[in-house]
Amino acid sequence: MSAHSGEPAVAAAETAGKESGRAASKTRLRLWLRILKTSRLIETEVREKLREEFDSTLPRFDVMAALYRVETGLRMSDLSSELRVSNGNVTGIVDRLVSDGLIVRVPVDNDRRATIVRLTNAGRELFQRMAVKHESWVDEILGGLSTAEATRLMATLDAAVRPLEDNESE
Amino acid sequence: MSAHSGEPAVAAAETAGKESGRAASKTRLRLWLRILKTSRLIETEVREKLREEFDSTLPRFDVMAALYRVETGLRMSDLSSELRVSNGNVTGIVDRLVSDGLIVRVPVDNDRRATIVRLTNAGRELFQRMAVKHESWVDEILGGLSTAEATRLMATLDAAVRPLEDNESE
DNA sequence: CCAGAAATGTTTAGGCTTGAAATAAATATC
DNA sequence: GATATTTATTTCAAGCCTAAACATTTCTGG
Repeated sequence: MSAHSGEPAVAAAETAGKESGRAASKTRLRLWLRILKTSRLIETEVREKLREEFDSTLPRFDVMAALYRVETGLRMSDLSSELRVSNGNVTGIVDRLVSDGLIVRVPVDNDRRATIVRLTNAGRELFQRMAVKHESWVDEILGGLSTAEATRLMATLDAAVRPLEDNESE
Repeated sequence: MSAHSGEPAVAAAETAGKESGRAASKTRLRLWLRILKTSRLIETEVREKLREEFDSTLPRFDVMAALYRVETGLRMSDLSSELRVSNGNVTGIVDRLVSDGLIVRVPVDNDRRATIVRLTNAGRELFQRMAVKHESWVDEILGGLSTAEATRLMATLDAAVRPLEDNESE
């Protein structure tokens, strides 16, 4: 996605209520495009660094980050719901991390359907190094923002989509 | 990506200058995660609607949006630089849109290497309908924000990554 | 106990995405 | 004019991603 939009949308008149109307709608559309652009910009940067410096990817990093936080490991389903990606997706990423020796699958005692996934020592050690770099990349990219600005931005973003987050855990 | 982070980062002492230091770094990292989360949330929503209501995808929508803005069409390379995706990526998306009759490839007179891609009437008509819906989805998702808030948010996001945007066109 | 429902993971088909290699055409250099 | 470089696009290999279909296993209510 990048910059779409196209035509007016709700041509009909709007009363007033909170804040509807064509102008507001257009502004929100522009905001969304800006959010997306910003996100992609940073994401591309991080992805590239991850590839260059660690020959790794963002999804791999995300899986490792989730596992890093829970030393005892996570079930596949916990992993996919925490990362908010599909089950089958996690299967593939985990397969590759396993074959790289960074994580292991271990069976669950009471439930023969389930599997727990855990970082190996090598995985834990690698992730630590990646996390340090990751933080410094982001710090550099967003370095133009003061802590106050960053905090305010977070709060507003939070408010922007709170209604959508009922189905979330964190 | 979802929620990583991991460890302190720059353990070394920081002087003062503008605003560095561990706390600031952590705050920026959290901001990045928030931006990403917000973006993914909206993106997932839009993607799902696009699929349900038009049996289409975001990349297809993006290509059509870019072409909608330029009636005379765009060359493949313009398209990929405008959307900021790789050349080969555009080739695939365009292939599918062509086989759906929504766009056409036409040769360029002076340059037999190049191709221009243009919306067909069917494509133009479909995109108009999609754009109307798209705007209304976004309006609904971000409806909790006033125009003033949205405008302020845009400005801050803009400032946040301006240093990164030297290599951009728009 | 046992049949149906629910939960856990994997597989599959289709599409998106990238970086790198391959083509082919245009341009610059000698 | 022949060679080398650059430009425009496609192809390829690998990985990411989803929804849907599938196989197992567990749970639930008779």
